[in-house]
Amino acid sequence: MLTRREKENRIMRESIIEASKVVIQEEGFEQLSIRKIAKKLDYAPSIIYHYFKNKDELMHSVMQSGYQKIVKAVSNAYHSDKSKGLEKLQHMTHAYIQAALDMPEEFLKAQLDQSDIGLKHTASLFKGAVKEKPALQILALSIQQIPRNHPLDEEQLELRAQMIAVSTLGLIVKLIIEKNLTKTQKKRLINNFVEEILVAMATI
Amino acid sequence: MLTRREKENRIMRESIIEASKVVIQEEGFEQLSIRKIAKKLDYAPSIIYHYFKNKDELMHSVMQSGYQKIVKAVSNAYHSDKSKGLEKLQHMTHAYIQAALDMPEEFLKAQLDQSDIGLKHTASLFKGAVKEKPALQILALSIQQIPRNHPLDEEQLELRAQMIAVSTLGLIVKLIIEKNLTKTQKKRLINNFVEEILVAMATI
Amino acid sequence: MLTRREKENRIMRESIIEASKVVIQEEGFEQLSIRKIAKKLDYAPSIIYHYFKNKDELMHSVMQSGYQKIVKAVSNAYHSDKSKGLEKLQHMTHAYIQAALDMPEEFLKAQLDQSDIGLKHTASLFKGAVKEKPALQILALSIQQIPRNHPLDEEQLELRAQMIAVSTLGLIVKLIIEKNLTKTQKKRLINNFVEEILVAMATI
Amino acid sequence: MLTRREKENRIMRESIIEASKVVIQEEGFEQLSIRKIAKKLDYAPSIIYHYFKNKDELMHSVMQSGYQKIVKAVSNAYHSDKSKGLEKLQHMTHAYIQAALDMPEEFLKAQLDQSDIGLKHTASLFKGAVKEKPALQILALSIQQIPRNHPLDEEQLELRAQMIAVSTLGLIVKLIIEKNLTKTQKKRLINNFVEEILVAMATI
DNA sequence: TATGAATGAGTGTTCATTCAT
DNA sequence: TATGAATGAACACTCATTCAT
Repeated sequence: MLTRREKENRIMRESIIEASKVVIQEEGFEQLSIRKIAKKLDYAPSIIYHYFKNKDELMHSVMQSGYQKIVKAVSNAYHSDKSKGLEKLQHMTHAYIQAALDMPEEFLKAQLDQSDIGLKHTASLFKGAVKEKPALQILALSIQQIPRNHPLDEEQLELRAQMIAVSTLGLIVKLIIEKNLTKTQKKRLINNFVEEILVAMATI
Repeated sequence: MLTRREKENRIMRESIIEASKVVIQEEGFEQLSIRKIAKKLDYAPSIIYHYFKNKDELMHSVMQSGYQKIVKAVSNAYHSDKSKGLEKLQHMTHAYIQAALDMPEEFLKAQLDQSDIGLKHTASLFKGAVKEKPALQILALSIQQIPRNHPLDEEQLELRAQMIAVSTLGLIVKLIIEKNLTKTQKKRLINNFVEEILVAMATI
Repeated sequence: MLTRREKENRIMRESIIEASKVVIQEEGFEQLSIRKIAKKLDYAPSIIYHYFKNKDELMHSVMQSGYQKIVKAVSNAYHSDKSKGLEKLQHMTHAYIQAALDMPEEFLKAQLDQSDIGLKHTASLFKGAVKEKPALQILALSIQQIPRNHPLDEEQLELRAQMIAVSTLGLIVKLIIEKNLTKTQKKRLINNFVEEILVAMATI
Repeated sequence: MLTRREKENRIMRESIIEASKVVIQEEGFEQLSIRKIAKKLDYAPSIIYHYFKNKDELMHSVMQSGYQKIVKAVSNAYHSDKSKGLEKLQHMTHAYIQAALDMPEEFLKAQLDQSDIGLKHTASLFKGAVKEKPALQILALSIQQIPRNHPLDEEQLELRAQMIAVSTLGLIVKLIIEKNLTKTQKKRLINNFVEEILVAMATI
């Protein structure tokens, strides 16, 4: 049970996080400043220190909030999509890329954060990651469901899932960073990835 | 022929660039400042403007210096390696990954920098990039030399090179970020990428 | 109605402006800097940005504050003085010269400032200036009220007002610059200007 | 007799002064810097300190050099012009205004300089100035030569010369400061001054 | 005579943070 | 709960000047 105080407190925290995201989308992560967040909210900068110890804590909260959105998007795609096998994997990958591109700066910072706390969420290359990381597990499951001449053993399956994950991440990261690409070119790249590369990686 | 003066000038420029790299490794690209570089060198900040017009020019030089290391590594691999076709591509990719992992922070910051000046060096997904970017060109050449049932047209070739580039980048980025991975696991991942994924992407 | 906050804010703004004027008197307009103002007030430089958006806005305010003193003096003379025609113009000119000599350095710097921001206040020679510049308008009005054989058309009137303005300015400037003149000599010069030269310019 | 050394020294001094004037005309007096002068001459900044003790001495020399040009121009006009009386005064005034506008920034600084050394050249309002100041003397002479109903006594003559001098200075100063005036408007103002105002002042 | 290296003080400005109210 | 005043450190950059060579 939350007291009214605690509820209001939570609401305020969320609105600060939301304002931060707006600033990040508008000006990029490096340009984020307490002043700008406060201005966006029409508050004085100092009030933010009531809800967050300092800038670091605020930024950490912003990142967590972003990470959860992505996980939700992929998970949704997996459970709602009715296609099967390779096609399903393609749909999921599309959904993942799209979700990431919808919150580019946030995604980037979350995925590239090197702090221990950040890595707790994003680490996925260690041995046994498939069992610990829901997102990777879903990916492995999808790969497994694709018919294949020589089926993959457990270790090969994990490696394959990890490879697909890093490749997809590489594409997304570059799509975000190279912000001057035309929409057409972006689509061409994504399509080529999903239709050619992903297929090659998943079926070989 | 260089006069003594010119030599000293060059040496000073290099030492400024080196100091910049140290700051970058220690604090990240965004935290790089003229003051910090000067402090590192035990010089007054203003002297840096003797050797570089402004911060932009300095940063440009820092990046080029880092970028060239990578290019050189890949280029060396391309020209010295006596294998052919797929095997050659695999050797090159190994060399690239190795070179990147030898200067992890610098590589990361350079590749993920979103400034215009940074993008000048790293942008590679735009249409026609193969013709402008030497590294991508070498990659495309290598792909082209691999025997294939249905040869790739120019556009497909560029896309393929770009896909391999982003995938490899994705792997490297994650290998750097997830700094707690064991050496064995790193090797396993790299080998899997080069022997399975790269092969799949290059031959399909 | 002003809240206490607003009042204090205003007071601070004014004290910053006053400090600016002191710096200007001591070191000249070009030497005015945010830091010097802050030092004079025993504040940190950054606080000034609480009260003025930037240096330009501050300088604008400083100038307006000085300029208004002059305008007020002349305007007062115009409205309170009960004499008419030429005599009234003479009284006004006297008031103007006096007001200027009461704040010599400030007047000089303001009138001789070549920055765009300075010119916004002092420019008076462009065509149509009479309509835009209150002080010049009052001057033109006064001239117009002097009986004359051949009345001046609009263009001639403006030119006449401008000529009287520049001549008066020339006198004031020299009176300020030649700071070793005796009081007697100053008076003699001013009287001669107002009684002979001004009359000649206004009546011909 | 000058040694070769002294001659070369003089030449270098002059070329530094000339370069300074170019910078002043291009960017204004406040923007004058040792660096910029050196760049203009393709020399290193430090060499300037061989020929001038410091920036102040250099600036002083620049001003003096400018002042002399003006005196020469007016003096030339007086001695070469063959018209008489009012007309001659008008020609001289035109020549003076023109000479000043040909070196605007320099003129301004020289005429408005408040240093004792500057005032030695430009002071002209003290009692008896006509006898000490060649330029003022020429002016007084010209005024005297204009036919007049009630001739001016000595004191009145000096005052009249001084009044004309300050008025003309006022016009010139404003013409220089208001740098956005059109050529047409400038001409209109100058003509009005010479043809109406000057006449009024000189003949009344 | 002339250079380039170097300094230290200065510029306007932005920022995270603290604190009394 | 929320404010605005205030600070001190940092930023990139420019300048006059000195000095060893």
